[in-house]
Amino acid sequence: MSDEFCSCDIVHENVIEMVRKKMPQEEKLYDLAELFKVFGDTTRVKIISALFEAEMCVCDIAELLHMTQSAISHQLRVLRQARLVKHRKEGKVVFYSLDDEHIKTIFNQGLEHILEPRGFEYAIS
Amino acid sequence: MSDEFCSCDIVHENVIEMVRKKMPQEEKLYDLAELFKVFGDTTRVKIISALFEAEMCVCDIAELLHMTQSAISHQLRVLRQARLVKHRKEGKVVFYSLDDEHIKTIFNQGLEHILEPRGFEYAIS
DNA sequence: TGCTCATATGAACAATTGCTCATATATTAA
DNA sequence: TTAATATATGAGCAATTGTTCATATGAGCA
Repeated sequence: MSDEFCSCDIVHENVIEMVRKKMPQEEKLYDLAELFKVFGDTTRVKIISALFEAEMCVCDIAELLHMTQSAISHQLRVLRQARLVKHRKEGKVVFYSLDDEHIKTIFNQGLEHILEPRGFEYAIS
Repeated sequence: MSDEFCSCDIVHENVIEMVRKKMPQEEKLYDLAELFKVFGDTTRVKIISALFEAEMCVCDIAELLHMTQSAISHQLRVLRQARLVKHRKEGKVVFYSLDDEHIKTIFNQGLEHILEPRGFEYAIS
């Protein structure tokens, strides 16, 4: 109980210790959150969703999403840094495509969660 | 080409149209981003990761993560609203546990992406 | 009833983020 | 080289977000 992070008395020490031992390293969980943060933006989700269908150049994506070339370019940078997309240069044009097999699974599972029938018990009892 | 969202001339109309037809509805992509936004925070990732191992009360989670009861409670609310955790009341104590089969798959795929060997081509060409 | 404990929640503040605007870089063509 | 085009990028700003602090709710107990 040592340090006081909680005003409560009922701390199940055994559970806490067991969980602490089994949990992944802090660094990995941080990286995982960073990855999901990349997926957590509508524009980036749309870009990824588009690249599932075809390789596209920056200009095409901008036109498709009715957004600025600059805005798209900035977001593509984020996706590149997360190693989620790769690029191919052809003259002045840069074509982007997906660079990871896991994205599809993650997206599909996410969509399945969304499509699940909603219960009626939202609030806490 | 109609509206100008991009200063470029080289727009591959056929690709854009094909992709536009195949992409999921805008609303679903929005919801998907909202879901990933929930995963995109270290504290919430840690909470979920802990709940993979055992059902826990608010106080235990706070102690485990060395964080305030208030901070944990706020984040649990976000997880509840996303229908990712469920709760069970036992007297004054509220126990939380995971409420979705897809989370595990999403997490595992995310971890696999992170563990992939990194290439050395970060910057653009 | 009144007290205590476990949890929930509202307000406020600092930090982060996505877009815009202006500009830089790189490639092709004249 | 100069001009034009496709993309990248830095600064700045508005909007969002996670935490803290104070307080509310609600259940068990004296």
